Amino acid sequence: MSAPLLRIDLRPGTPAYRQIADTLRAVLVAGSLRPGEHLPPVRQLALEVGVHFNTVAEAYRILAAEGWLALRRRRGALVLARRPPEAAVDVAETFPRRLREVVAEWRAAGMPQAVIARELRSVADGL
Amino acid sequence: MSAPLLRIDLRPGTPAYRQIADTLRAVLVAGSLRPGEHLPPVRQLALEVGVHFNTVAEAYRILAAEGWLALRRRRGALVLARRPPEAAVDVAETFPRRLREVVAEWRAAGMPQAVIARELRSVADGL
DNA sequence: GGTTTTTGTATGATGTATAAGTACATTAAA
DNA sequence: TTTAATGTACTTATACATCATACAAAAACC
Repeated sequence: MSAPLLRIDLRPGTPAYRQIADTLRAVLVAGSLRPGEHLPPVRQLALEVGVHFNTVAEAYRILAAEGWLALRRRRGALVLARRPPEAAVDVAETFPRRLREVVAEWRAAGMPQAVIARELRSVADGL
Repeated sequence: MSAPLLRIDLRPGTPAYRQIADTLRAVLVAGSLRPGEHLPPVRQLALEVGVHFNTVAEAYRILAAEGWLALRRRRGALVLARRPPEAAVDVAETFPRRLREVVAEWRAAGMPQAVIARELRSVADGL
């Protein structure tokens, strides 16, 4: 039993397959999984997360479509060396607004501003 | 025709009612809409956004449930003075991870790290 | 005071998305 | 050559999102 490099706990309100993809993408962006490594088989990860393996497969397909993974039968999900695409214009446009929406959600939920600010700066410094 | 204080443009992949609620919440958190003011009637905003008015009504109900709005027939959506709740534990727990997921999404989409970092600090400073 | 109009609400229909069940295809390993 | 491990394809059940329509309340108007 490997350490849970992939800790994925589902919250309600967002489709499981997307939450799984989001979590894995964060791991890939962080570089914790390097090109040449493999993700666990869909059935294994599905068991850990507690969903049907098709749900994990859907998440894998999202990441494969983004260029993170190569999926091949019997060989599993291979992490690729991915070159980030040119930023699409619409992404760049909506990015500030979306960030503010996310932060607003946390403020509305009662997260102290100081905590939010600290976390934002922490992530910024990590870049 | 008032200036579009409420610019809401929908992107695919997230339910419209939630996007509308998210956008409005950000406006409310920012304080651009003060207690005592009114949101536009559901039918009017629905026309601007391009959805059915029930979809807007659903967004209003979300915000009303969070304590932002008082909805009363014929009187529209009144903005309330809202005291933020105590931060729920689970929110505080998942917040850092979710922030990183969101940032990872933007990095994966090709947003330059410098741009992301600048925006993060900008929001942090605004708190 | 009665009527009209403007608002939010409730209910039901319909299409889409999500997740699971099951069978299949491929290929590495034995 | 067989077997087992893996992703894929197809189907079905259910939940969700959106809209259409009818309703209810209350303000505005005469």
